[in-house]
This record gives sequence, C-alpha cells and structure tokens, in this order.
Amino acid sequence: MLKQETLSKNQQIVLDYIEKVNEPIKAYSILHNLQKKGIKAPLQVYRALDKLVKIGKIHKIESRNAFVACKNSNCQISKATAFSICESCEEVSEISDSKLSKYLKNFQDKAGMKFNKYNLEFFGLCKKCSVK
Amino acid sequence: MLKQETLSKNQQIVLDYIEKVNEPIKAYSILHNLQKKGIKAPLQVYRALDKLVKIGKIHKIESRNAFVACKNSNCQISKATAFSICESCEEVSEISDSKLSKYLKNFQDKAGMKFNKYNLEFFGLCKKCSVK
DNA sequence: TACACAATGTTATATTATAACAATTAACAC
DNA sequence: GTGTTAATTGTTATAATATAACATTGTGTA
Repeated sequence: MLKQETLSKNQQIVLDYIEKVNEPIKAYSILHNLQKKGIKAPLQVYRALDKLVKIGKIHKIESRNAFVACKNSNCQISKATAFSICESCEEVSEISDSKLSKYLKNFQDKAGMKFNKYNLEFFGLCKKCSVK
Repeated sequence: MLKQETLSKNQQIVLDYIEKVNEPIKAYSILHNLQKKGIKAPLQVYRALDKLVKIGKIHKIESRNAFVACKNSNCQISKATAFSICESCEEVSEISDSKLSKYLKNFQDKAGMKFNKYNLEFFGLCKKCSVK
C-alpha cells in the first residue's frame, strides 16, 4: 500500500481545530470543543493525535501534556523539536534555529548511543511577562 | 526560618528508594513499593517528588512520566537537564556534557526570551539494543 | 510559650490515557 | 468486480497519572 497522503475524517477535524486555536491545547479540551463534529470519546481524539504526531503535523509539549500545530510547512522536523515555554503565561513557541538543530542532530554522547530524535524545552519568561 | 537542609521523613524514604532502584520509576510504582514504610497515599509520594525535584535531588523524565535520581553529587544542574532514552529497552541516562550545557545555557532565541531552565531528551537505541 | 511555616494524613476527585472488541472503510492485487 | 489486508471508526469500560481540600502534627525560632 502507498503511504497515506490524505488525512482521515477525524484526523482532519482534530488537526483543523489545533491549527485554528494556534496555541497548545489539551486532549480533553479538544474533545469538549469538537462534540458537535462527532468527536465524542477520548479515543477518537487520542487516535487522531497519535497519527498527527507521527506524521509531524503536530507536536506534543511533554512538560504540559498539550499539543500544538507544527509551524514548519513541510513538517520534516518532527523528530527534532525545540520549544520555548513561558512559565508565567504558558505561551509556547516552536524554535526553528538551524544552528541549534544542527548542533543537536550531531551531538554524540559518551556512551556512543545513536540518536534519531530529540525534544528540547526551554523555560523562562517571555518578553511581555518579564516586563511585568 | 533557615533554608531546609535535611529532608523530611517521607522525602527521605522516597529518595532512598529512587536512588536504590537506579532507573526511572513511576510515582505509583514508588507508592506500591513503599507501603511498608508508611507511604499509603498518592499525595505522600507526589509531595515528596515535588520537593525532591525542586531541590534537584531527582529529575522528572517528562516523556515517560518517570523520576530518576540525579547523578551529579552537587545537584546544581537541576535547571539544565539532558537525558538519553533508549526507545527499545527504555534505559535512561543523564547526560553531563559541559559543552552541551554551556551551549544550551547561552542559547538565545529570536524572540529574545530569557531562559532560566531547559530539559532535553534524546531518543534512540542504546548500544546493546542497536546490536540486536 | 507562642508564632509561622513545613510537612503529614486522609478522603475524594480531577486529569490524562489506554484496553478490548466489533464494525466499517479504503487501497490494492488479481 | 472480488478478495485481501490494513487503517479507521465507534463504543464501553477502565487504567494510570496527578491534584483539591481540609484537618492535624511537627519543627525552628523569637
């Protein structure tokens, strides 16, 4: 079978919503907001999320148990993610810095482990919140 | 009051256990294994974990919802953590690489956000598992 | 002693995520 | 089209992770 190129119904519904809200959102919040569209059970959400994460359309912010749309149109970097998280307002931005990603992709640990993926989360205060 | 230097009873019990098992362990696994020592409720575990994370004695592996003892005797780096995680056997190692930590501490994102903390998780296959 | 605060104990509940199984749909080989 | 396979869906139930709320006890120090 060919690799799937189109999303299924539920996958598309969930992706549309995540892209619309444009900020990290939690699975049960997605569930509550998509009842009208036929998303009635947690599994419908989690299955769609799993798939969308797998194909790089969205990312999971691990420290927040939240999901956010990928900002890189081609979505080639789903295995190398970096985010900045404001600890005050919880704003999250995806970092795309070619030097950083190059550095991390090439990082070699002392045990000689071969990495195929990483996730980096920076925490601090965003500009707005650091003024307050 | 002076800054606390000694751990409380429950904090010490939980820390001793985490240090003993020497691998990432989940909160409810801690709970089940410490019934004899008087740890009977989730909150007793989570409160101790919160404190131990805060003072840098342990770290949370966010992608696994698990906790592991800090390997750095002085525990000064609790705000700058990096781990390697084997996706096959789930072995987790704390990475202490001064070049990496220096690079990340000094990283400046485009939005000019000031970071005071980061967590990095690398995924791949450990040496043992990549041979198989 | 009296005060302030950290830590504890306890019950209940919230939040996040998966198991199991049946039914349906989509893609492909022939 | 038919048969085959895999992906997706629907549904109910439950597992796993984490916190709220409140009363009580311990500990350091003025």
